[in-house]
Amino acid sequence: MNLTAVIDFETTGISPGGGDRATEVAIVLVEGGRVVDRFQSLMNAGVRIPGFITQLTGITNAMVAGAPDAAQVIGEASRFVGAAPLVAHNASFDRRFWQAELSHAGLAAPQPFICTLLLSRRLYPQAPSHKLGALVDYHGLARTGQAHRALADAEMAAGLLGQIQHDLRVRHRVARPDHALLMALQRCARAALGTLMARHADA
DNA sequence: TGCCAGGCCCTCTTTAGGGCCTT
Repeated sequence: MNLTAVIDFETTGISPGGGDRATEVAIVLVEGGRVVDRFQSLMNAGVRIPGFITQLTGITNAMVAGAPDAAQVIGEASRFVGAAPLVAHNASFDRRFWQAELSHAGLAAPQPFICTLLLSRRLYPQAPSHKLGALVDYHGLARTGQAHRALADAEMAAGLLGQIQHDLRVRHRVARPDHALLMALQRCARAALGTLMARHADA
């Protein structure tokens, strides 16, 4: 399997269209089920962090004030990712901030996104919750670092991605769960899931 | 002044509504 970049943002809120900005980004590069490199940085977008966000993430205004400029950080992050497909938990959220921060920096965002939340809903409908931490516990995966910090969440999402690929290989006999299959799975209605995986298992 | 996301999924549905998930 080729290089995959698992990404997580910490932000000032949930809506880049409403003025929210990223405060931290982390990217974990995965190849062949193994973490081969990491990128993490706080980023200063010049906006205040609401108190409840600081309570959630531990990221303070003082921490961000001393961080590099957001445009500089997102440019470095983009170069780090290159052409690798991006993976995130609830990717619609991280994709919006990825596109918004790159747009602020005058850069393009051509990478496709794969969503571990959508994949988990397809593959593990019996899981009690599909929050990232709950899925990590459900699969008995390692919790790395402080939850709601970008690198820790990116590492946990990378672990979840590895579990998904393992289950596709072992349970569904998909020899090579590549990006194209993952993209197809996350778009796939649950009723058609078995047919799709059987087709790839036979291939 | 009041409001403030967006994509996906499920159900009491499909010309809709509400919950989940991300910060």
